Amino acid sequence: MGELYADVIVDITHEKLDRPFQYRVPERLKGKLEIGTCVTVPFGNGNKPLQGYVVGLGEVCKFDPGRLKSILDLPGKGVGVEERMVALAAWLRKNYGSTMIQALKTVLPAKRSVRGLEHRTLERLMTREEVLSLLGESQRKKQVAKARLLRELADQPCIPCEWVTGRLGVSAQTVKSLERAGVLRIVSREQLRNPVRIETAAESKKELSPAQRAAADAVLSDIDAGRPGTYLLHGITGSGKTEVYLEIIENVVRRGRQAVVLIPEIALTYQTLIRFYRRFGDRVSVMNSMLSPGEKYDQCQRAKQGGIDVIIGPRSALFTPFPNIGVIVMDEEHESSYKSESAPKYHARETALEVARLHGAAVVLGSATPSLEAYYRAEQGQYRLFTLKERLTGGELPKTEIVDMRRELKEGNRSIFSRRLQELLADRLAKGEQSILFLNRRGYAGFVSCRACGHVMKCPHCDVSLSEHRGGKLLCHYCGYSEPKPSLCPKCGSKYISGFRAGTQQIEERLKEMFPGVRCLRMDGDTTRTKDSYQQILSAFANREADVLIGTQMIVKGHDFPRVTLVGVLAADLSLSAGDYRAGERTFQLLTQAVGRAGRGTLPGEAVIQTYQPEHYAVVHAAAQDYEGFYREEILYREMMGYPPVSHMLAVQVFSGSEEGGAQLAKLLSHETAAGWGRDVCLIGPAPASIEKINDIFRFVFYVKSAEYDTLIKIKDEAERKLKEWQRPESVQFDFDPMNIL
DNA sequence: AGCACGCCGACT
DNA sequence: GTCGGCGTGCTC
Repeated sequence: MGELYADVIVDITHEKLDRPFQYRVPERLKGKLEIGTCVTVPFGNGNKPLQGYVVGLGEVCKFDPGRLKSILDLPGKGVGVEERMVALAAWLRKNYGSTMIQALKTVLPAKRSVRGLEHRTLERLMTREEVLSLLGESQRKKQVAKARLLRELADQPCIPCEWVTGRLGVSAQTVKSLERAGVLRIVSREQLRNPVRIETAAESKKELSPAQRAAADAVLSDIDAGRPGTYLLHGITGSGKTEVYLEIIENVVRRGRQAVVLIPEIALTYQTLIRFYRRFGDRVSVMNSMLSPGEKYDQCQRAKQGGIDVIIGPRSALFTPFPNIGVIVMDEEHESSYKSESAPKYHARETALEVARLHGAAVVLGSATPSLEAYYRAEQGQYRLFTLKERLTGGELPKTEIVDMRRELKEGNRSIFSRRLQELLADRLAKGEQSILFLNRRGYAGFVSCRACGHVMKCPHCDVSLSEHRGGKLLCHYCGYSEPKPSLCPKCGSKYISGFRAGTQQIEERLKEMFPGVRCLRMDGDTTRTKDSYQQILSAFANREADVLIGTQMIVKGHDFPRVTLVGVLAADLSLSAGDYRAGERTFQLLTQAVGRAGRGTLPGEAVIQTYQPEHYAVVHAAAQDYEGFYREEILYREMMGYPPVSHMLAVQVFSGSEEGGAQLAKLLSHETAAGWGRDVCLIGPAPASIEKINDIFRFVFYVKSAEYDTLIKIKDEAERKLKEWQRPESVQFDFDPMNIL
């Protein structure tokens, strides 16, 4: 056997060390190492033993062999928190395809150095006078660095460490020499504060309904029996899923274990959060993107030290270093934000199952419109299904009508509002009740095209259609490129060039024409750049500062508006033709949620769904709020076409600066890896991605379908091996069971 | 981050 | 000359 070399990453907290170092693998450790293994290596001039992780193994030496050192040993194999996190990183790498470094970065908490710099301070141990005399002395000796520090120290008794090394430009050794001299002391304060503090009385526990009780008891007794499983809680909004979560978590915590509560990225529903605080006090903590890295680190420390029992957060909350998780709750399980968009492109549902396996924990999935994946697994008996049918919070489901827009047009109504919707809007305005208009604009931008020759205005860098904005400007939503709207078609010179369908702006304008004086609020990706403005619009609407709220996807999630009695879906089928196998599912979910926004209070609600495809099953079943019916038809389609969850799909994306290079690699890679598997594996493509070019980087994609997930993993492994062998300049990303067609 | 190396002014 | 402070760059 030849020499074996290992790439080891010793520390990801410092940018300069955040890369692999190669070490020789000693004979006695051969066979014991794999990617992800924790090792101790000699590092630096003093050969200081450091802990590191193996991120790659190979037989080629990429470094001066004379200076290569050997791995010392494997540190004591424990079942500590760290080991489990590294095992999880290895699992992510294997199942979703990424480098080990990327996987470690997603799993390991925020940088340690952040804490070191933020929380470490220098404390003066002498009087101001003593320091000043020392300052004079060092100035006399031309010790510039020391003098700078002493002057600062004279002014204030405490200085944060980052100030010293950053702004003051004083190196660590100068600080150390002063520390030795007894001038100052380095204090690292561990103040692990809970970022959220809400003083509220403990919530009185509500009595669970029989259905809720049954679900909670089943989960708890399985946990107690040492055979925790996966559970799908299917219940419409207001059916009390949160109560079930709370009950399970409370019991898990009482048994000395911890709980992770996953919520979709956008909907940090404040009401839900408050209920958790009321129940668990400051033993609960939130993890969200608004937290600074330092605060995130604090959370992790608190979790490790047993300072918190429950964490609530988006998919990354899965990586909270808890010692012994008892249950993982995933609310709104169908949400697409549970899928990571950067490598490793993991799905929180599958990852939650793996985390649960490592801890021996249960997983509770909850949704009003479960993903096809989850419901399919439940049907297969892999998950246990509980259905909550009653709406406990009161309020009837809204009365829903489907309006065929083709007929409207035929009968002479060329407006974007059907006559029925106009009628109901007028009625609500007269009664002083609120309405929501929902534009299902996913995958559609207000593009500009020529009606004479069909030319579409596109971004020269990104190959997406430019969308029209107020003031006659055309804007690229990917790179921000903008140009003035032409009055003549640049291709054929025709003057019939114009924007196509309506965006939220146009809807607002039409609405104001139709109902002069109507107060409306608009919410979409453009008006709500920041989280703050999002909240502002929502609370303005909740305070009845407007009669009508117009918006895209964002408005259908979370948030209760008790005074809304009318929901209008303007074009239900815009998302149906997104050309993506999840279009039906997504449309059904959006429509169901949108319709469910009406009649949440005491007043009964109505909903109008306008569509050009009134017979489409996603539309029909959403109007009837019939999940089962939708599932039956959708799963048939997936089965027929070999799409997930019945089968599995791997998307391989190739990014390249050159069009030929990218195309060539995509072709080569797909043929070398996906061909020759026979009937079990189906290759689609390669082809330019639906967005061919972003920021002058060409994108190609091919899809591989197989009933066996493991087969796709093998194909990915093979692709990774080939890529390593070929040493190509292009970069490649893998996406398993993609949420969007790329 | 820690450590060595090399430069530069001060002092016996 | 040597000593000690201080910035710079490297760590397989």
